[in-house]
Amino acid sequence: MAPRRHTVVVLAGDGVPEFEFAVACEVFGYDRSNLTSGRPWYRFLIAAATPGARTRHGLIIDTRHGLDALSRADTIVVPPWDDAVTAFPDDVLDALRRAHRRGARILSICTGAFVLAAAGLLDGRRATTHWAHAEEFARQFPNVELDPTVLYVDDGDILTAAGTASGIDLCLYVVRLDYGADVANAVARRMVVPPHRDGGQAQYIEAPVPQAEGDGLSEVMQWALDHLDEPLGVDDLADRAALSGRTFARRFRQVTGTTPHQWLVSQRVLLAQRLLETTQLPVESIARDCGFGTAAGMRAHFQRVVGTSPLAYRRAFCEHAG
DNA sequence: AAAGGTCTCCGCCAGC
DNA sequence: ATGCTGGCGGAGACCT
Repeated sequence: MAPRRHTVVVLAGDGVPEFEFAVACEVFGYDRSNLTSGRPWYRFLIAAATPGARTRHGLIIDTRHGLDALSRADTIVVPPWDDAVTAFPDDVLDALRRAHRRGARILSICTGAFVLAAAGLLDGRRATTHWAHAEEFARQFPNVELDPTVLYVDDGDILTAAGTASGIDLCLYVVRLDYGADVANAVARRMVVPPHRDGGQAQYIEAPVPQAEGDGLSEVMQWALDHLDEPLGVDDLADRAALSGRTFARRFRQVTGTTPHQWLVSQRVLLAQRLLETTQLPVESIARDCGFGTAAGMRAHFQRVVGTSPLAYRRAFCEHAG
């Protein structure tokens, strides 16, 4: 008998914003079993909190699942509710509480955290929400340890994402937990998510509040991506950014959540993955092209990040990509 | 494959 | 005081 599939339910309230809703559909609902070496992908359901619910801009949510679907969910995704709603229906809050008590994992995106908090699920826990609503959230739910500065918070069975797009980071992070880093990286690449947010570290990236950008970091990062085959030291990058090594490293961590060297290594591994997928070059020359000193060095990093050896990765990829 | 040499990272602190 | 900067040193990661 095949193992029971992990069921993800996204809960759509009346007036749910399309984007956050779509993020869950794209990451969990799009069958990626071609990337998982035979493991089945999630079973994905859309549950309407009320019959005849519509999205914020009027799309009709045509689903046969209602709140009862939450009782069969392994993971529940809660996108924002209608902006105008301040009190959420009791049956919704009850269903969430029951599901959580039963052991379901619960995710919220953006102001979906308000629904979880209203259900009491976040009391005494760490959580985040959209920065623009952080003050209001803290006022309404003083018992929640709110951290509006990160992209998302993993508090075990409850995970909360900050603004709109950080829902992508959170959902990919969950895929990484469930299927491993190689699958999550592959999904991210399929979704053409920019490489600057280094998967496993995104939780520690400080969320971009208004006008936080502007230093030359992204230029230096792009330059580094274009010169990965050269031996790059952290000082080289700092010089290029016209910053001291210390300040460069500090800014780098604020923006990317990792250190310059770790980021370089993970970008080199990503490039190696692409070259393994799209060329027949031997591992030795891929190692050179990616800026690893030796093939042995590349194998070590590759193994650590992806979980398999370069050749095994190429073999698995070719099998599943046909 | 191991060990020594080098690089990286981060807390600390003083300076602006 | 407050907040950012950048030099230093030790611990440890990394490379050869």
